[in-house]
Amino acid sequence: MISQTEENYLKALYNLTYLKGEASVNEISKRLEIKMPTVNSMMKKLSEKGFVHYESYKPLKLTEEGKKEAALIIRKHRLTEMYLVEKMGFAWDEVHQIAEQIEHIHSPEFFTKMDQLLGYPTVDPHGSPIPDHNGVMRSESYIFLDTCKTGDAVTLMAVQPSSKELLQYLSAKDLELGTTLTILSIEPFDNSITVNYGNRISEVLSSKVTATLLVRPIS
Amino acid sequence: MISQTEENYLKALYNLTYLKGEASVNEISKRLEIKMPTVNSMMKKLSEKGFVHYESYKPLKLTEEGKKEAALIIRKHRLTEMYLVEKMGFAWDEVHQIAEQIEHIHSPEFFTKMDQLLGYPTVDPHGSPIPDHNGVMRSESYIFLDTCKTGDAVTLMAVQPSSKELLQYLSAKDLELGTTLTILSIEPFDNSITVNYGNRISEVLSSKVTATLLVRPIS
DNA sequence: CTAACAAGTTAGATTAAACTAACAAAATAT
DNA sequence: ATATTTTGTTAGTTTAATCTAACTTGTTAG
Ligand SMILES: [Mn+2]
Ligand SMILES: [Mn+2]
Ligand SMILES: [Mn+2]
Ligand SMILES: [Mn+2]
Repeated sequence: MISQTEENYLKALYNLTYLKGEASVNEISKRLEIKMPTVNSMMKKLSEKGFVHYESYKPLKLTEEGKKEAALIIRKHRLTEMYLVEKMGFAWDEVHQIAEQIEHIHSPEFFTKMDQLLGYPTVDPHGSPIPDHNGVMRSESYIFLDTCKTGDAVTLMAVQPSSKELLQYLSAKDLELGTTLTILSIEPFDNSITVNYGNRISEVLSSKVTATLLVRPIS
Repeated sequence: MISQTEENYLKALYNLTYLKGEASVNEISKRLEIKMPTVNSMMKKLSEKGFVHYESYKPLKLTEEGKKEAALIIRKHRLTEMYLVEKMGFAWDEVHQIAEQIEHIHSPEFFTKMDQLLGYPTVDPHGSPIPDHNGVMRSESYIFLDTCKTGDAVTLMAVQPSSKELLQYLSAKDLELGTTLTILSIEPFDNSITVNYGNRISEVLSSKVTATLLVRPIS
């Protein structure tokens, strides 16, 4: 049996290792706001259980089993977020904290039902992919808006990372997933960009914002 | 802050004291399948926190605050069961275990939303009343089917206690809440009764079953 | 290259929630 | 009225999950 606490560590490690393939005790400690010695012992425990490759002073990695476990928890998290938005009418900035709790519910039937009712969605309300029931996550090929050039036309596909404040900011600006933006200019001094979308003729987005927006160029 | 574990003790105590007003360490121990010394220390802790009146060797009672806390957890449990049946399509015998977990979610918005979407229901799928948001539970005036006489016509209002097996048995016999039954005869030997309802001309219900069915006589 | 700093580890303490063993009180049966 | 059984309590142990303090290893800046 795997505890709620252990699940949160696995998920943190999965998310931290998603890009580089490895993470440090220190990073998990900061992410979960738990002191390093506690993280250290938990990593040893998860290593005993076969979920983590642990060696003193070496970076941490998930085992294949650990990756699958973590992905299945993330699946429950993202299905829940989607359900809360699509079926219960919550806004995209209200669902993360609730999903953080519901992801730990033990009931395959409950999540299977959600999946069905939603029509087997592949992304959550923030555009992040939902792993399948085997824990396999489709990899995205989107690019960050701050890597685009003047004149590019792109579609907003995902927001990452998606803090509550950022999501509220985007809503206030009528920026939602699927919105098509055209880059009118890029300010070299601070890398802020001016864009055009919907009936917004000229909106300025700071680099702090554009660094979180994943887009697909219009082919 | 009140832990998930403490919530389960409060709920058990609430349900056990619902009729008599008091309960014993032994009863909670059996109900939760937790040994008596553990229950004993927990009762002292809950007494420290102001939820339980504890005195050595005396029966246990909830304080007013304890009653309210417990009723609010039961509210979350029953709202959840109703939501699972009405909005997600679960059967009435599939929802208790899921609700047993979801009742511990901390999110007023989540349960308020459920309540709204359900149209402010007053009973759960098994006919038990849902406490209001102040923890006040409407008291029922139903009677058990095994107290009725030959010739009585009654409407099935609730099933209590509602084990999974009993609920499945009732479904198989097409007995659901709202069904109107007429008592054709009562067998004095074992108190089984023969009833008529819907297009079932003559069904026999054992006293084990009739002792769980709460009904309202047709006026 | 070494001194200083950052990151990782070990050791030991704390709290919550469970247990068993042993004893005490209350209830029940003879 | 006493003996037996059931119920309740106390004491002490265990495991999970956290912490702080102190020490070790690794990294980085002069
Ligand atoms: Mn989320
Ligand atoms: Mn979580
Ligand atoms: Mn229930
Ligand atoms: Mn519960």
